Amino acid sequence: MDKIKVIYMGTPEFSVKPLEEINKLCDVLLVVTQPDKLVGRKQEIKYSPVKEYALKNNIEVFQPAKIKDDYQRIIDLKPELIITCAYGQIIPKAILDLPKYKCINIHASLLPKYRGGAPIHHAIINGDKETGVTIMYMDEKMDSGNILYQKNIPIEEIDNVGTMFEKLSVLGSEMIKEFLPRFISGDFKSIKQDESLVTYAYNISKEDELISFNNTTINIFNKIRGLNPFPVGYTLLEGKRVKLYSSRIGTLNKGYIGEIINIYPDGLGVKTCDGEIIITELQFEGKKRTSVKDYLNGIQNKNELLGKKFTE
RNA sequence: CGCGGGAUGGAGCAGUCUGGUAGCUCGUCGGGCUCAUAACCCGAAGGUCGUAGGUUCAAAUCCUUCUCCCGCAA
Repeated sequence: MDKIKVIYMGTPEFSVKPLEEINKLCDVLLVVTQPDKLVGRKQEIKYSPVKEYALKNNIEVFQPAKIKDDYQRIIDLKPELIITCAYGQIIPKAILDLPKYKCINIHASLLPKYRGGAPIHHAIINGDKETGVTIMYMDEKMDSGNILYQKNIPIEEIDNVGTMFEKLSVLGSEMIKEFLPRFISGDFKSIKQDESLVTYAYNISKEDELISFNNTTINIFNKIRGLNPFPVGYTLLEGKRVKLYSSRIGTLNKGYIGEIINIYPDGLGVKTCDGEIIITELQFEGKKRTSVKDYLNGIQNKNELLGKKFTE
């Protein structure tokens, strides 16, 4: 039996593993990904991870600035199925019904929860105990199509966005492997999403990255790991910007909110509105990311840190 | 030329302004103490001070070049 003709649309690292599986099972005619971006201080051209994979595997790449207006190439290739996964643009209605097997999407949440661009971040920031991957049909709206297949996975306390990205990416590729052959043979029924349970996970904004200590310890703990390793939350210590990478929950309860109330061998205890959060990994302006243990090694008089305050 | 910070033993830093035998905390290795230890005590190894050049009797330190790293902004 001939492999079916697929067009894959995706952009970040997360989308690469599912593409690997699809590339084994299907004939990938084309990979659609976001345009190359100039990145960093030197404004170097950076290819998306999906583009890197496509180039290595001799798959054609298409990078429309606005797929809304520029999709004739997709129509011309006559795909039998279009699969998207964190592509980053809304797919125009005109191609949704084009392929024989329609358009399906791989989304990193348990839909209808967390429709939108940052489902993994929001699941962790909200302190959820589990999340998952959903494969569903696409329709005109964002992540609102009927659900075909869904699997969940626990979020452990030690997890952050990085570890969950990895786990969910693996889960997504495993699901695709199981799903596609049966889907093509017509073995899957779709279920409508329950609109009353819909929540949204919008992309993280600059304001979201600011971590305030005027919050509960558990919320701060979840926010720090929910922004690590990207985009990383920050706060200010005496006017200097400090990125916070990881923390653990403390037990002290004294001092003013945002004040450094204790110094541990591996962390800085900071007063929150209901207790203490212990910062264990951070990064100052112009410095590299370091553990607080290393940071403290470079400080002659550690006690001078006590009483300093993190501000917003 | 978008703005700014930085490069010193394996890690994090001080020393640079006011040139003159390279230092601190930690780690590593060896020894000791201890029922025991991530704790404590003693000792050791480990650095062409990012690169290239200049000034000087003498440069981590002053001048110039280049490279790399990082924060912001895009």
